[in-house]
Amino acid sequence: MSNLDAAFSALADPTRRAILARLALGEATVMELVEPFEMTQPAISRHLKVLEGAGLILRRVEGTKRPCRLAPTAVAEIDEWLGMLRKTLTANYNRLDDVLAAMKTEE
Amino acid sequence: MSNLDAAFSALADPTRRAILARLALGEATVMELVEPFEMTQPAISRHLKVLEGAGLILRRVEGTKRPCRLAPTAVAEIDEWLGMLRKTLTANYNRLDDVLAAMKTEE
DNA sequence: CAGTTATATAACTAACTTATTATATAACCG
DNA sequence: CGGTTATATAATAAGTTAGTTATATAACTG
Repeated sequence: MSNLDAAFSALADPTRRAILARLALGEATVMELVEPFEMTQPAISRHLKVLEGAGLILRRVEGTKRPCRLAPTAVAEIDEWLGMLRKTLTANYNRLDDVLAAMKTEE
Repeated sequence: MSNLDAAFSALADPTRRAILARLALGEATVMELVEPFEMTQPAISRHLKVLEGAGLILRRVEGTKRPCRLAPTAVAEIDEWLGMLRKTLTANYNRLDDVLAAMKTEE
């Protein structure tokens, strides 16, 4: 599975996006991440594994705890790929602008 | 399923990303999209349905053909969500810069 | 109109995902 | 040391996905 596969597929799950949103506020342990969800600890542990595998989060070992935080390079690769689409879409918008401009001129 | 669920989950498949990349070059019919892949036409038709459902592509009817193109608003919503992470990650980078700066001062 | 082309849909299968419960491991606390 | 806390792993059930083949539909073409 490519990194992009893993990253996009990790982001496809709302629980995982919520975890990332929580981590955007700062580091959190597994139990801290379990708390806000109506879901068991093993389920969250698995989501964390998926996020880690996708390179979206990092974990430290701190005694019996495993605090998680966002991976600094997380968004870069995704952005790079989206940039390819963005470029075209912007071009399309511009073309649309041209059309609209032409219509205005014709008025 | 939220739009973001659908969008990210559509992007998680490499065939679908390849289709989007192809459409970034311009409109294409279903058979034109089938051609470069080692996959049957029904399989591609399904991928197109997923992409359409996620709001990533649009289709016209043109006689017996159904040309596809990128949806202009495709990337916007995704970007909006990623922006949330980007913000934090930038902040983290800045904090790292601070640390590095501090280390340098101590030398 | 008959045949062909473009596309969609259905039925099915294999593989993967997500959640659960039960259990293991390992560090911490008194 | 013994109990508790934090986390991971395994087994399993349910649901979803992605592909296949076979077939339907509908528009073009001679």
